[in-house]
Amino acid sequence: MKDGMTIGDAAKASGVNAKLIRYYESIGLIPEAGRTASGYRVYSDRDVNVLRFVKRARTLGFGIERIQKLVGLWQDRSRCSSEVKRIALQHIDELEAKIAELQAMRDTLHELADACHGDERPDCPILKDLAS
Amino acid sequence: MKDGMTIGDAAKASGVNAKLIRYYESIGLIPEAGRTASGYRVYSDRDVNVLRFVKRARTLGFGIERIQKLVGLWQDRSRCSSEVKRIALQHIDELEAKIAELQAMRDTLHELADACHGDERPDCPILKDLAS
DNA sequence: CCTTGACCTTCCAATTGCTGGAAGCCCCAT
DNA sequence: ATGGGGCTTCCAGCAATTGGAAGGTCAAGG
Repeated sequence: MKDGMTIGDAAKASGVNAKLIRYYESIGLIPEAGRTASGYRVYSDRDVNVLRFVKRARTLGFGIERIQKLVGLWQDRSRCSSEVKRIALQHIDELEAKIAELQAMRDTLHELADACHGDERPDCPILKDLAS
Repeated sequence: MKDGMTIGDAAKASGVNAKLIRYYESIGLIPEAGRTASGYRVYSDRDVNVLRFVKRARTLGFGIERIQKLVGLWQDRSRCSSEVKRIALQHIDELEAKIAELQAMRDTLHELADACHGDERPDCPILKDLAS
């Protein structure tokens, strides 16, 4: 089992669902896996490392397209770290924007919920706001 | 034009795209609009108010299903404000969870980016982390 | 040897909330 | 009557999965 796992083994080893591995292949995020004579996909330890990289990047919220670039840079020994950092900073900006958006929602809702009695009476500032 | 706008007018009046109004109708979020003899949808000021309510609720991040409940409660004069508040608090919880998740991503990335020189050299803590 | 069950394969559909396009009808003004 | 808008429907796609169905394969046990 040193080299040449099935997709199930690669899934266990990488933490990426077998179904998801096939999907990543289908969209070109990872290269097409080799096949056995009977058509089973075959994975090496190196492939598993790529899958782990992808999984970690997804955990950090990177989109597929950006992960593709990151994998490319990762495997390019002559890369500039500035290129990687640029992508990371861009992603941070997007995260900040999303966080701010969600916080604004939360803050507004929090105020409305605070003003709402939350009892059996129909009077409700939350609905009043939504209807405004 | 006091009562009986076309979908385009209702879109302008409510701020909800005509396309989106049709979509909302198709998924049952709003009731089916009346029709002219030639098949055009007809909207009243009351319909526009519902659309505005929906739009505001979307702005606060509520999902369609929950908006459906909120619209129902809004139009139910014998509602309990507690019911509305419950939905709002539930949504706040989900927002908090999402915010925390995104903040964790941002914080990790921020640390990594800080540690990254961002120059022409290939050495990169960001990639190192992703590959770990 | 054959069956059983766990794996693998492909393809198709749903999720969430829209957004766009194509084809075709309708309405009003010129 | 002709042009241009706006209206109608349906179909398809976005992101990133997840699920299911139908079928092939492999290893073990009876």
